[in-house]
Amino acid sequence: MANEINNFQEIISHCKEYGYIFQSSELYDGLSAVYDYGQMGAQLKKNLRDEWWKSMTQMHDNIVGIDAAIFMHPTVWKASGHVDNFSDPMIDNKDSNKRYRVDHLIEAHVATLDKESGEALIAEMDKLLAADDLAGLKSLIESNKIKCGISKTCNWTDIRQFNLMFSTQIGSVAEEADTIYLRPETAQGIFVNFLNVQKTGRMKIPFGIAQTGKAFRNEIVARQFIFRMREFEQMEMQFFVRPGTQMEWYNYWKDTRKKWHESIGIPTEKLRFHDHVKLAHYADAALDIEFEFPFGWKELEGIHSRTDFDLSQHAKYSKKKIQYFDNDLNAEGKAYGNYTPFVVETSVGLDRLFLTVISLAYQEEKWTKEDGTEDSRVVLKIPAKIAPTKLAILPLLKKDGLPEIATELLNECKPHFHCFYEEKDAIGKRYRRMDAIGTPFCVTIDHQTKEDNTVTIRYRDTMTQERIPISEVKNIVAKGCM
RNA sequence: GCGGAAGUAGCUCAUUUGGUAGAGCGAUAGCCUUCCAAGCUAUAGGUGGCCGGUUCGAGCCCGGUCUUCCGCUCCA
Repeated sequence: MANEINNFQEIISHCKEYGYIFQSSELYDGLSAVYDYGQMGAQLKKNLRDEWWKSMTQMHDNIVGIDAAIFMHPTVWKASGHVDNFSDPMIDNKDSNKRYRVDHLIEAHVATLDKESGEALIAEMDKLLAADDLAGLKSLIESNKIKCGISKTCNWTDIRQFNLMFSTQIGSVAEEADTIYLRPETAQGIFVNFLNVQKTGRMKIPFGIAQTGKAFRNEIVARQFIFRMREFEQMEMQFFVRPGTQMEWYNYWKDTRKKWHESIGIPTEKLRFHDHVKLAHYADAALDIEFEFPFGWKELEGIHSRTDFDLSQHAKYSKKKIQYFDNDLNAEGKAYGNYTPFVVETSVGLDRLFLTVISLAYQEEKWTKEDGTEDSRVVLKIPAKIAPTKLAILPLLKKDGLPEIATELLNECKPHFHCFYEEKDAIGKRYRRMDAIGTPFCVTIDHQTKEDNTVTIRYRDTMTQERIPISEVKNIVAKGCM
C-alpha cells in the first residue's frame, strides 16, 4: 500500500510535468480542490467525453443528448430535495472533534429538560434558525451549557452553515437579485426538460436523455487529487421506463456500463459492483461501479433506479402535469395509458474516469540492455483510441531533406488525427518524450525513406518497430486508434 | 473542520550553530548525427509559498496565512 501511495504521488507529479493537470490558480498558491486540465489533459478528457457521448447517443437509437445550463430556477433544488437536505448549521466540539447538527444537539439537550423550559428553548432555537443567526445559536448553546456527549465539554467551534451547494445572485443589482445555485448535479437539467425532449423528439418509452457538464459541490474536505473536486464534470444519462420494468433496465445498464468501461481498456478485475445498502430517499435500487484506484476501491460510476421521484417532485412544485401516454398494449390488449415514467440513471464522473485511465496507464519500466547496462522509461500506456496525441512524426536528422518529407506526411495525417512533429534531439530521447505523454505511434523518416518511401513505425507499448511504406502510415494509425 | 509533517530554479535536492543562494537533470538556441533519454558550446530561471515580528543582519528563530501530503471527520 505504501508503494501504491508513492506511485500515486508520482502519477500526480507526472500529470503536472507533462501538461495533463495543473492546480487551479497555482500562480497564487492554488485554490484547494480545484484543478485545471493542461494541453494534454484537456485532449484526453475530451476524448473520454466523446467516447461516452458516442456510446450513448450514436450507438443507441433511443437516447438523445442535451446541454442544459448550469444555472437553474431556485425551485428546482427545492423540488429535488437539495435545499432542505443540505443546508444544516453544524458545530464541532474542539475536544472530541465530533461534529453535530445544531438542531440535533439542542433537541437532545431539550430531552433532558422539563417540558416548559424545553419548549422555551426550542422556540428560541427556531427563531434563531429562521433568522440564520449563527452567532446567536452558539451563545444559546453556551448559555445553556450544552455539552458534547463524548468529551463532556462546552469547547465549541463557531457554527458554520454546512451547505454543499454554491450560491450566487442573478441580476446585476444585489438587493433585487434572487439567490440561485450552481447545480450540484446535472440530472435535474434532464428532468425539467423531460417533456420538451419527449415531445419535440417524439420519443417513445423506453428512451434516454444524456448530458455531460460541470457540477459544483462545496465539499468540506476534498482530497485525493482530482477524485473529489469542488468543480467537476459529470456524464449522466437518465433512462425513462415504464413503471414496473425498472429493475430489468437497471440490470441492463449495470452490465452495459461495466462493458463500456472495459471497452476503453479498464481491466475487468479492476472493476466491481457495490450495492448500496442504505438507499437515498429517491431510489429503490442503487449501486456503484467501483474502480481500484491507487488509494483503494472507490466509486467511479453510480447506477440508480430513481423511481418516479424526480418527475413527480417537479410536477408537484411546478404544478404542471409531467406524464407520458403509452400506446403500447399490455397483456389484456389495452394501452398502458398515462403514467409518470420511472427513471434509471447512469452517472459517471468524467474526472474520476480520467484518473482511472491515467493511473492504469502510468508505468515505470526497467530492463537490461544488450550491453548489460540498465535502462528505464516512464510510459503512459493510454489506449490508442483515447490517447491525446496519436502519432509523432520524427525526421531522424533535421537536414538532407528529411524534415520536408516529414512535413508532407504531417500535412497528410493531421486532418484525420492529432499529430506531433519533433526534430530536436536524439531519436531515443524523442521516443521517451512521446512515451511520457502517451503517444501510441511514432514514425521516423530516415535516409532510406528517400530511396524506397518506407519509414520506421515504432509502437509505444512494446517498443518494437517495423518498416512500412510511408503511404500506409495514415491508414495504419487510424486503424490502430479505432 | 481537527491533529501531525512539509514548502529553496520546471524536477530532485544542497546551502555545518542566523552573515543577502548552488548542483545535477530538464528547458531554449546552435553544433554534431546516432533508431530507444546520458557528445560539445552558449543562454535563460529563484524578492527562499505569502504577510508580519525578533535582530545590525533571517532561507534558517517566532507568529499568522495559503497550499500540499498523512491520520481522523464528512461525503444527498
